[in-house]
Amino acid sequence: MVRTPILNVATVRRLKAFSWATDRQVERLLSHMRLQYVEKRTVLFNEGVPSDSLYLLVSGVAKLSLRSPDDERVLVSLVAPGELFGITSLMPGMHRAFRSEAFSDCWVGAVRPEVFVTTLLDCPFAEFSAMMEGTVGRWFALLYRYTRFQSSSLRQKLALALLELARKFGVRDARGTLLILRLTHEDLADLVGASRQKVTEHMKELERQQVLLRDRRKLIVHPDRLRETAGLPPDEK
Amino acid sequence: MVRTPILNVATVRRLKAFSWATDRQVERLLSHMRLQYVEKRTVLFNEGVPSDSLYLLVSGVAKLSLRSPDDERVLVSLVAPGELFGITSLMPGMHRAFRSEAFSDCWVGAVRPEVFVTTLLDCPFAEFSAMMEGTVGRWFALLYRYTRFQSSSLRQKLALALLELARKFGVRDARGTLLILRLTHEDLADLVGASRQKVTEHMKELERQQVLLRDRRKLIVHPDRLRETAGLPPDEK
DNA sequence: GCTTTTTTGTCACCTGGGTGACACATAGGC
DNA sequence: GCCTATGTGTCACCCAGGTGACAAAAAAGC
Repeated sequence: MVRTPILNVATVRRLKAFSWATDRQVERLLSHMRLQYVEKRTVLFNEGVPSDSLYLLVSGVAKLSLRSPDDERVLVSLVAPGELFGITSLMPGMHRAFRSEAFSDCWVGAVRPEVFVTTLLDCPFAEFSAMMEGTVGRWFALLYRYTRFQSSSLRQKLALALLELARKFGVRDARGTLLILRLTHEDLADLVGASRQKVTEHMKELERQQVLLRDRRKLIVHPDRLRETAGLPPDEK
Repeated sequence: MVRTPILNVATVRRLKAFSWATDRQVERLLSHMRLQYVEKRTVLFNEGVPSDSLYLLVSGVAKLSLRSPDDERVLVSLVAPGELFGITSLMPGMHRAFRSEAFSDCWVGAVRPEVFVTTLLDCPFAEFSAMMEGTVGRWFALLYRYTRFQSSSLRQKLALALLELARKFGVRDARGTLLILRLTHEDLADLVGASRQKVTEHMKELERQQVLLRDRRKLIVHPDRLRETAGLPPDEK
């Protein structure tokens, strides 16, 4: 049997968590936190599920990962004691971006994000949450793309980059989604970290496969087919 | 000469910026925003400089980029009208992570982050800022690592990953920084998106170059030398 | 201690994507 | 419209890193 750790203000301070909060705030927060033991290799949450808890790693090591198109696991990050994780729960209606599992036996504390925010910040959760989405939400999308890049071929990276551009700069059009930007192959190459020549080759190929087409220097893309070539599930959002 | 755009509540709504804020909040915010014209290719801010402004892209396209070890530019993202950027300014004492420049001629609005937060959220900036750092700060470090990965060799990626691990799991030791974790080469391979075999080869090589050493299954790393092999400037922080 | 499993080290071989070079197409500038 | 600069398309060649295979070494069971 495993000894349950004591989670009090002193412990939290030693973990260097919530260093900006006052003792009284930390105490209030702790009173709402449920401590749980997670055995090595156990999954705490999976990517894609609704995120309704925020976690503090008390001891052990946790792991964030992602399933790649070819069904391998990309290890995104290892979480150290004292770190908060599962912060998609701070943004409204957001689903988990990564899977979290115990890398070693862990003790984790879970709180509801509303409690976390209102206790430590004294401001309505809905407002804070909207603010987070409006500011760091974009950053998150970037992180998502970059972690996907990790295990992708150039073709898949291009598709991912074009999807992001379509979301930001796309307008509906009879033939698909028109990107209101004039992009050179060199720009795309810089965006996916590849050479201009190979981008040209793949873009030609994507045109041939009718994933996209060009009208003068504007691109018209077909998001569904892009998702497919990127190895993403058909339209998650 | 270029026609100055009108920046009022209606414009902001059309841009879909600050959709969570009330008209009166948006008005207050706008009264503190200075609008500026940025000509194509002009640098708005450079990576590494202190970040004291938050920007709203009103029209045009902006670009975020990064200089890689071998002195090339990695295009991190293109910013669309209506997006906020330069959000490192929301975290205390943080420096710019990316360079921002105009991809096409742009109009941008700049506000001080304190004004932004206090106007839209009605909570002290220092508290909000500390909260951001404690929650999304880690995410940011991840994004930083992944964008660096883009143009790095496997050796450099390993060095970057080990630096992150050293920051999280390292304790000082006579011989360097001891990572209190037992990591297999396979774990490292998953972390940098490489094959186990190549990781073994590079780890051997790093040991030979005295960048790190192994004591049983624990790693002892030398952060300065890791920074060097990663192609980072000597100790930024 | 001995056995089984996991990890490390090192091959030989293959391939996706980088590089340089150059012809052709397009788009601004005026 | 012509000229120049900037993009695009397509080579041939090279290399970092992936793959599979297998032996040696460490750890973990028991």
